[in-house]
Amino acid sequence: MQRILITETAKYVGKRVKVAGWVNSRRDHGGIVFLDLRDRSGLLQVVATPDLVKDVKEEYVLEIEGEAQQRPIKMVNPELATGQVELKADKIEILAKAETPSIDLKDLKVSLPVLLDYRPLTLRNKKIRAIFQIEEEAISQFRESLKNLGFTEFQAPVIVPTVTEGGAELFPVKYYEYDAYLAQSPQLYKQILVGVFERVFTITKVFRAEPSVTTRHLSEYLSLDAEMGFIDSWQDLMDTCERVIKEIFSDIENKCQKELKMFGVSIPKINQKIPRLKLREAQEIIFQRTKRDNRKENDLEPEDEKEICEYAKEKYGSELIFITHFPTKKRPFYTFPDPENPDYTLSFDLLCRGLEIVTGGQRIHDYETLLKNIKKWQLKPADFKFYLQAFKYGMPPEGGFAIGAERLVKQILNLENVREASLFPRDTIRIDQRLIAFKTKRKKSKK
RNA sequence: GCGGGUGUAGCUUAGCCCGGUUCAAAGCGCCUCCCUGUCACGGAGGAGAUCGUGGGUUCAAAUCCCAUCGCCCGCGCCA
Repeated sequence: MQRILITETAKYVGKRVKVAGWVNSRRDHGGIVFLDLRDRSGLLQVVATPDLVKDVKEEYVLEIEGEAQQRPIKMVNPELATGQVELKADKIEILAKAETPSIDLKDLKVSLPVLLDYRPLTLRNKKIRAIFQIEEEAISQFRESLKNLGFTEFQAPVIVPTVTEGGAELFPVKYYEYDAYLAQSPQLYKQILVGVFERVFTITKVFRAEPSVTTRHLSEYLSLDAEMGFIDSWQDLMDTCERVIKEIFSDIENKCQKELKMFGVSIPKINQKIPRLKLREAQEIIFQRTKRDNRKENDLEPEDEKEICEYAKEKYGSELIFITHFPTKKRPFYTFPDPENPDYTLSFDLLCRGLEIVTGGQRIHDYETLLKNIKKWQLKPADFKFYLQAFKYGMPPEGGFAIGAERLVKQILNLENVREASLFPRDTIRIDQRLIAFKTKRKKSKK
């Protein structure tokens, strides 16, 4: 007999079917026992006699045969997608036993460390699963949107040589007899590929060895990167980014109502167009509103990001806002300076509900200028010789952006911590388990 | 790295401020029994905690003090 999915049961009323899955819950009434069986499609109530399910406990994996039945009207459960039907079991095979979970999976109320310590188990919880269904949807729509715009997907290398774009800390890797690093960004490769495919994107893990212990940092995160050539203006980049973000949002809104509802949230609002403000303008507004004077700072503080998002919401009805023209010295060497004032760059961040979720900008495509900048940033041209070939042999005006996937999901679902939006988050103290459990902590080197 | 907070049964927490009838309580989970219509079923009973660790103050410490470790949050750095 062929197994059917739980959600298909309704189509088989009056017929014998076979389903399989995990025991989500057991309600024992003495003479009759109810099991909620869970498979990838949903939950189904199974009715069984006590002898059939004698030893069965939560999370046991079962294969159940029986008759799919219409529930009597009074016993319909409107909360359940399959609430109209139930399965009258007559044969149950235990495919796997399960130990009693140390936490309550049905009503998951645990602290973040416990949630992550038991990740293989807690991921089975309905609400936790919903986070990753949303994430999958976002990734898949990112891909679709860009493909529709003529972008080519590529796979970025993760092991990179000594070259860095500066800024973020790198994880070193022992590479045969040499030192190498885990990529902090596919930046240089996506630019090289603009010289090949004009428009490219990649969905790739990146690694940051920042000692950041915050609710918005991960040591390994998923970067949704896009880069495009032959732009007329850097505004094209924001337009593309805005379009992709809007399509991701509306896709999730269309397909994930159930998941959004579990978190009591709705998709971030955008009123027609995402407002665009220069960093200095944003700082002036923040100063006017709060008397907090960060007008000389090169970036927005977390508190400023929240404040300017408040402003965007009040003034433009938008929960997103582009901040543009970051100071040249704050951005990487390849960032295109504003011809009107080279102290600032044609770069942008996209903030959503108080957090930066995208960063992007136009890049310098002229070989000589790029070379000059590498020296100016006190980097070694020799380290960038490989990358520079792309420009030496002709590169159109270009630029791009990168979305932090976990941050995007965090902001959509109003999660408290970005770690919740990562299946297996890595941070300063955790790779799957708390690192201290391995007792292999390196001694701090004396300086 | 800096600052703040926190650590009590498997999980979530109360008790800590004003030490002593709480040397420990509750909900969930667990075990036993009862229950044929529940859907996070219900009912009765039970097991389970050297109150993170070490030291100190005191007649007396979960409670006060010091140290130490873990964890969380904020900042820094960064995306």
